[in-house]
Amino acid sequence: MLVEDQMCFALYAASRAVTALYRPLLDELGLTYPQYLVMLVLWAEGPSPVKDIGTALALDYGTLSPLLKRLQQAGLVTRQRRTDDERSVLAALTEEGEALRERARAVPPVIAEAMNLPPERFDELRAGLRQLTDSVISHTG
Amino acid sequence: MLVEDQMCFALYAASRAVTALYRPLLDELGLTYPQYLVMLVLWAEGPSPVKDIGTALALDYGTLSPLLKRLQQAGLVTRQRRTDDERSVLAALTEEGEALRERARAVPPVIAEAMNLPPERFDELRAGLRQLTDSVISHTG
DNA sequence: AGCAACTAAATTGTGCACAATGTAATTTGA
DNA sequence: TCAAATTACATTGTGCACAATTTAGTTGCT
Repeated sequence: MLVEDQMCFALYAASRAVTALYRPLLDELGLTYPQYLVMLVLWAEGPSPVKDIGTALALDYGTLSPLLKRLQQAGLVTRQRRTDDERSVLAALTEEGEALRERARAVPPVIAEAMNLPPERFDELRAGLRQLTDSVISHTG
Repeated sequence: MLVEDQMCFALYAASRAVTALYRPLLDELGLTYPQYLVMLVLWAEGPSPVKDIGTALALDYGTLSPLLKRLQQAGLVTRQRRTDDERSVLAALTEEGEALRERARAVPPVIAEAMNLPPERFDELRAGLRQLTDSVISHTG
């Protein structure tokens, strides 16, 4: 296997391994990993147009529309058209969705502990991933 | 606690960005990214039991069974039960599958160029991803 | 005013990922 | 020896990702 493929596979494998690490923790919250990312956006930003959630997570409507419907079905978010621009749908947390934030605080420490990287290695890796993402996206776009 | 600051999102975003980078190149070969990974295994290892492909890529039968059927449908691989152990299915390249290897050689240089990382940063990042994957898997398993 | 261009979402279809379940073949151990 | 456990694989169902198409609403231009 060629070196370039080793990098892409390392990335692919790491991403799936980390998602698998989250899974049992998020199961207890009734969330999938992408749903957790959407909740992170809503916890941080408050009520947000679907468009903005898509920009924050680099996900399109084909992914977000059904995902938000499932979060609504679970009673965690509401979706309503803006009155000032009826093209736009505003996603907002319900009380239950807000409340879930407290239980979700238990998640990051478990993840950080399992990653088992010294802080400087952690920052270095994250910075490398950002640079890689930026290079690749600028080459694509 | 912004989403962008978290390692998990950096990993998730990088993985999707790199897959998106491969997509137009692999489209010309008639392959998806996971199919390309399976072909890399077969090009490197020759005829392989589905089990071994799964071990190499950390993918289960639920992913590999239909994926291999599609590769077979595309005329790139054959699948046949072993005579000595009929539980096992051996995946092998057709001539067309072997021939695709030559066209696939054009892919890695384009990817490497787009990643735009100096060799030592490249190696460092790959090593970091491996360590992260190992830590996380050992914590899971 | 009126029409083209643009925008935000939703929908449809394909292909992963992965859990859970089922099945047939093989190995094991009392 | 033969029932129990194990192994390799297939299938079903859920939920992403993402391309392509469609719909409804808004803005821009003349």
